Amino acid sequence: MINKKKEIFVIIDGSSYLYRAFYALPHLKNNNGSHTGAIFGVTNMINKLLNDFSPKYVCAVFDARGKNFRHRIYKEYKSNRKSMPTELSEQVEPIFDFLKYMGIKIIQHPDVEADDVIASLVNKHSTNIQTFISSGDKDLAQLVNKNVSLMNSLDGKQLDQDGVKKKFGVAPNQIKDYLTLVGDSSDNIPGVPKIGPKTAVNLLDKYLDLNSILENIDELKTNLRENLQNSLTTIKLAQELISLKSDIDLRSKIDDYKVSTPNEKKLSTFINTYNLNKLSKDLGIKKIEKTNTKESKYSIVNEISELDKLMKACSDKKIFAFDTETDSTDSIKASLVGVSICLDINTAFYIPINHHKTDTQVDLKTLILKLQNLFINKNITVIGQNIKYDMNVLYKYGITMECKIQDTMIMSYIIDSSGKHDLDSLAEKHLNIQTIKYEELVGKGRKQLTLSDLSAVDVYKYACEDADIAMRLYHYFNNKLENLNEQSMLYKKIELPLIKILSRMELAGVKVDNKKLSKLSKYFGEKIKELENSIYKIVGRNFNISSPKQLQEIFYEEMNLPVLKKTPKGQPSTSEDVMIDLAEHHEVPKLVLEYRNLSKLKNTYTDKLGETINESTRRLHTSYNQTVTITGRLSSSNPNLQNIPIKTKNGRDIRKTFIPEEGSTIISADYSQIELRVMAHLSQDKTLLKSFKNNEDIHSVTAKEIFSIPGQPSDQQRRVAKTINFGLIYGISSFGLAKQLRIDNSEAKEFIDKYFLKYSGVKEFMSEIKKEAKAQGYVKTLAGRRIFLPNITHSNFQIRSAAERTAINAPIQGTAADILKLAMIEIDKWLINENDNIKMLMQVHDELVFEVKESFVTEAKSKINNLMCNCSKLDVPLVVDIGIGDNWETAH
DNA sequence: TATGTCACG
DNA sequence: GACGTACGTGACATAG
Repeated sequence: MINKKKEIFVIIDGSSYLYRAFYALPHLKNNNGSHTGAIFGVTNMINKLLNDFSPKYVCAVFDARGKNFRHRIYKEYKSNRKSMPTELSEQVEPIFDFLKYMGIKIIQHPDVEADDVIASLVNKHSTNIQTFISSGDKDLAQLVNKNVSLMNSLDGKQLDQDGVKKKFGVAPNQIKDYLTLVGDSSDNIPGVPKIGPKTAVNLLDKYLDLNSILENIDELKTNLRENLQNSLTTIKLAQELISLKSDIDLRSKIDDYKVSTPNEKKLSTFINTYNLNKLSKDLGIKKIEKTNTKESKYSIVNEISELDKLMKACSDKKIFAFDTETDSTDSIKASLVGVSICLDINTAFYIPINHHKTDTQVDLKTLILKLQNLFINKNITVIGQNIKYDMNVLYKYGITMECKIQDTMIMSYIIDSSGKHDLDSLAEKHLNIQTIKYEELVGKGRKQLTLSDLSAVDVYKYACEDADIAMRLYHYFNNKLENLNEQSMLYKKIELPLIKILSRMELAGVKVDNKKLSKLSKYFGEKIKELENSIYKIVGRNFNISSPKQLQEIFYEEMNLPVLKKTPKGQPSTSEDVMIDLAEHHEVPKLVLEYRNLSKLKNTYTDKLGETINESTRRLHTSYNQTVTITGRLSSSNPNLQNIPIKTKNGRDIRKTFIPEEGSTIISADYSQIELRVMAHLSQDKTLLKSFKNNEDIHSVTAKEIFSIPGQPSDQQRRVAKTINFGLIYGISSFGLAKQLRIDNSEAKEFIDKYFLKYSGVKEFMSEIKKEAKAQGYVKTLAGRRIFLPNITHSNFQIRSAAERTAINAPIQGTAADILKLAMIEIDKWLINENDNIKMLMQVHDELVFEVKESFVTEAKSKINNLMCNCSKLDVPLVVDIGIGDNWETAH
């Protein structure tokens, strides 16, 4: 019974709680699809605990990440345990947050286990305080004494000294010896052979402790005696492992564990995020209102005097959030409809400029002059969500942002590159605010309006909210980044400077020869028609060759070709690699391949690129997305200029339509083998380092190594080596390599084994990086970019394996991306002063494309080469191939 | 809107 | 011993 007069100290065995809640409850999910079962369980268990005991002191103890001293003593320790399933590990952080919000202190101590910390806490604090250990782990029964009880975390049953004796047959202080004799299969600790619970209890009952048993070993029956005598080393080891370390210096006073006042606001957000209705009721905390418009002060600025006041406030304040409203998602085409500004959280202004239905709005020219004036000031900072978009829009009006910038979208990406980074998602995720959605205003589909069709009164809340949210997110992320030194540098030194560079590239655009594109379209069209006719003739009827479904019927039902591969949905596949094999059986697959090849080129490129040319600039403008890939690469869209064909003759003809302006030349500069060089640097493999330092042909060297030949490898051997080298970067498997090379699985395996034998540094690197990913939950690039891999401990083999391959690939691909970005920054610093002599137009992962005045080509070539080779220092040289030409194809 | 396919690094 | 199988993108056509 609880002695009400005494103060109560409750020690929560957090690690035990996690597992118990996780396995005891069904796999619940919240609205977003995150797992919440353990969160639900643990939060309710803790809440019940607090209600039942009203303890003055509480703390929650968790195992620290990584190995502890027991693993050093015995490397098999807990080796039978699987690592924590992802479905659970993703719930750990939220549970920590909950404890913090409840005012409960969390203890994690490196190199020891939670049990040791609990033993030390009991040892230090329980002499005068009634203490309860809440856990599901029976081992902790050894800590029970007159002041300390063990409590089952699920049913609340308590074990005092008598209870322990009743349950285990031995007293608390005998538990240690009991476990030593019996062993502990769950921790993979061996016991003495033939001694089970019964024998152990009998022995301890008679001799009280293990030492006395051993001292009187001669009194025992022969079998028992021999077993004990043969197990002396095991016993010693088990004793060491089972004993709890109770003298850890926790540097704390009991007052440190005093429960502090719960943070109701945070709890409310927490309850909302994880749909914890029961907890909400139990704690008496209401779910918070989703919109914040009640307290916010949003207003329209439509008079010059007010605008002047606002502009003055902006330059006085020196930092504010800014957002443009326009009539198009294409920043190059877009016209301004209005702008919004937020100076302080909750206070924002909307300046309408082009609402057809609004009669009072300030004059466009006036606003532009004032904005020009504001943004030219290098002392102010403008915060935006995807500010590159606003930059591009304003450029058309002659406004350039000379000021400092901040971008919340990119901050979010730097902190965690996976997931969404749009304003609405960020507001919901981090601020728990449901924003007004764009589609709620303008509708969707065919009848969608543009913002200029609406009145300023209809738009201002939405617009002001965008700026307000950007401001809030900025503070939120800024706070987070303060604790992330490397990531802050990455943001400040790489991603932020890159914004303006990408903006300039997008605005510059690239010239394409539209006439030539049309000619190609026509030519491809004729070829396609011919192929169609041939196919119809052989098959005997007309059908849609572009339909995989109809093609399946023809191939596998009518022609009875063998099914070599299935799609993820279980349909027989008609993909390229399958059809290459099928082409041996029949001529139709070959024709279909040609048909597909040409349709792809026509539909995606020759027909489409011409339509995308901007009417006023007569050039093609892509958008570079800085927050899409998980590895740190850029991506390009509308149109995608990073996948312009190059591999086939027809494809190269398309590339030839990318041309320079009259009097200029295209320069293309691409890094040679950048990913393999990065792998050499990261792995420090001696052979790889040497090859690159001596500027050898890397694939030939690999061929020589794996085929053990002294001289030049054959083309075939070099091809195999090249495929292996690429495979390595992707986290090679023998199956994948076999498929790629069209060879036997066993043969592929031999190649890989041979490779790792010769390149042991690479092998080492791969296992180390996987280990690192498991230990930390993320991997890192050279510039400190983090790539989180939540699935690295997933219980499903397939999912886990995929994460392991990403763990290998991401640092390589990501580091290469870092290097490209650095090169762009260095090059931009130089070319910004060269006016119209040179423009950077495109980035294609390992290649930069420039448009250069003919008179400037020689100088530009050497400067570009220089800057790209020296922008980043690896332990191998960076090599750049530079070409010039009157189109992109010849320059490459 | 999901699926299959294919263009690039 | 068996899981199924190379990493990262964007855009198109089809089909429900």
